[in-house]
Amino acid sequence: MSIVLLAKNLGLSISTVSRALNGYDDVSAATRERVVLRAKAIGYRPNPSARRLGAGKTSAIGVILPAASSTGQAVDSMYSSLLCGVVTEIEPAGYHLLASMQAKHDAAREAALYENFIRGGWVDALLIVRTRVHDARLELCRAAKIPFVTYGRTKSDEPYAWVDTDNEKAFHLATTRLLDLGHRRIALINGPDEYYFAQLRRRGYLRALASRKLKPEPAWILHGDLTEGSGHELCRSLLIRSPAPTAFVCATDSMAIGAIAACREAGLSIGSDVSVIGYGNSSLSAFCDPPLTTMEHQVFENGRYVGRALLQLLRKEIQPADVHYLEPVVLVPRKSDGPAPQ
Amino acid sequence: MSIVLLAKNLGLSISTVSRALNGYDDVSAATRERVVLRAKAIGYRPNPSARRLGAGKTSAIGVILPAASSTGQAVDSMYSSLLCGVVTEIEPAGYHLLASMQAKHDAAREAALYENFIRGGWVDALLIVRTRVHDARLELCRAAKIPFVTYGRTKSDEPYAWVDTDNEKAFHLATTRLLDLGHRRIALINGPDEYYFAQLRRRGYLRALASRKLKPEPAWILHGDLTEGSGHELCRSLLIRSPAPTAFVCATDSMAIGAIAACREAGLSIGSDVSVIGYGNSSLSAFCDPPLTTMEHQVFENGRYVGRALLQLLRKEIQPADVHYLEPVVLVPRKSDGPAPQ
DNA sequence: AGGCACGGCAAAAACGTTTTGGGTGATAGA
DNA sequence: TCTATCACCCAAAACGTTTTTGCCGTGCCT
Repeated sequence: MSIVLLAKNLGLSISTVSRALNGYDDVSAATRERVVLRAKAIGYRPNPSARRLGAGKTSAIGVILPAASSTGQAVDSMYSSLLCGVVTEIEPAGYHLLASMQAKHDAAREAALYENFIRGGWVDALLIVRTRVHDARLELCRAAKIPFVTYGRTKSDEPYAWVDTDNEKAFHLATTRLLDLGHRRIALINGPDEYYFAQLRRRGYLRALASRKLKPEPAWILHGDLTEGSGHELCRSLLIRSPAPTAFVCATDSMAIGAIAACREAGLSIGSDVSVIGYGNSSLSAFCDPPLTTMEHQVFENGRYVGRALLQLLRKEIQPADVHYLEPVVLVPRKSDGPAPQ
Repeated sequence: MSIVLLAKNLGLSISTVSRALNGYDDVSAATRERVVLRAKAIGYRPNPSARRLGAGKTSAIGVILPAASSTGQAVDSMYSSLLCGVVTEIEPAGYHLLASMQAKHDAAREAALYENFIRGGWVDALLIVRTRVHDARLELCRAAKIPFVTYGRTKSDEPYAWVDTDNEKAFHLATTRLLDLGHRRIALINGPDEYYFAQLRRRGYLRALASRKLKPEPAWILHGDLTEGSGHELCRSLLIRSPAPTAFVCATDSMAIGAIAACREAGLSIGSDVSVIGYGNSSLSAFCDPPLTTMEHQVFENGRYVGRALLQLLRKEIQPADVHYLEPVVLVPRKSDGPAPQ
């Protein structure tokens, strides 16, 4: 009974107090100031549950994070930066982040999770991450008419709001760099093919090869989860064949670390016998041995972009079709790559 | 108007429907079943906002994550595992996780953040992480009479619910291992001293030295943030002095990676000239060069423990004083340590 | 037969907001 | 003077639950 107390205290009606605090213009400036001051003085805080019920909004933005590995015991650390950026933007606007996790990808369970979030009325908007080539989650959101932004693109006929990094360009860049260094046998250690980013990266890789009239070798395009273990295993599987690749472009820095470990085990010298390029410019990449040549993208800044877009969509200041932000990726040269061996 | 529709549809009163669905025992088994079935049939979902208002509970558990570095653009990746564990437990019970972030530690701003979470009625319970030696957040929660569990201990006169890993034992273990390998000049590259875990680790380190009648060298106990960069810088500052330590115990695997980089730059061979031990057994630690000897703790499992404890506290099945779980830490020997050089 | 406990259900209050649809008095225009 | 407009404010409905209170009938005990 808090706003009624405040109203009584001020000798005003509840509705006037409510409208004063919410910035409606049908209350005089003098009254508004009086209300705001008194509210602060007696420490009034609107009850969020009541506010939600009254307004029909939750002031929460939902995100469901995919587990990094099959064990479901962790989340790709990239999302920590992304969410930091999102929170930085939405918190000042009074929004909170409602986070859930998805242990393993299972279409039915995933749909149920999102269904619950949306239909259950838990959130006003959604952030969709780790988009797949064809992603049923978009349809779910559209059907429920709930605003959403995806981090990563997908194949969709209808326009939707997305923020992404230029995966294709990035891997074109990295592959070209290796080609310029004289490499001709370049492997792509990619992420799961169901994710659109993996396809885009492969496209960049293939374009780079094609521009030099090189035929891609299908056996050198591999898919794994994004962990060190996977990078290690895939790289090893390539090294025991002959001829083996002389260069590896990896989907994450973690995979690159795994690949480097495999190369070292094979007695190869990284940066001379063999070249490895990672992706993400993780804090570790500058300190491993050798320092990792990698691709940098500004995840935190992307998160802020996502946050701003969500707010604008919620306020209907913008249409989903207007949210298309493709971040360029820059290559950070270090020591894990070098001229192709003779 | 959903429950009224369901009630009308069933020819029952709203209250009976509500009580049937919520498992009260003053409704007959037959009626309950009828209600539950019909609810599922017409796809009824209680509106969480209304439920919150009615019941005065939010069914949300709050957590405020501290930024990993001073830039505030990321969160210690350990928390990803911890929260995975928490969510695994609380989600089936109908609770959600409300996550916020704290860019930089600033007592006033932190208090305001927690104050808002609690007083604002956003959450039913709180998870407090990265505990300091004296932690004002406990008082805040106690004053507000809101249940909470800390991950990490603190100095407090009153009992409180905590889950922690045995930091003291862990660092006693690591230091003893190095002593057994013949090292006599062992440095501790610790976390910020305001965190209780850092003090406990130092205590373990000191106890190990004392048990061999060794005097600690204050200059060899350093504090930094938990990043590679910090580990690198601190280690380097020790290596340029004479005599330099022959072994380093680090507060995180990341710091250990940084320290290893510094040793390599100094021309030292890791595992023979110098030994480095990390903490956390991150996925990377098995793949770096050399593979990192480190200490393992089960963050995900701890998160599950935390989640269960929170649920029990909320249901008043247990008292805060009963939640005291100290997880043992095991050492994972790899190749980054070895016998002390002559 | 009367009293009592109790199982099963319903009516209504409570939760604390937001939003809707006026209403009042002052000012301006005819 | 009368009417229209406007700035400002209010009463009441709405939001969809949970919880409290009480009622009614049934069966048991005395």
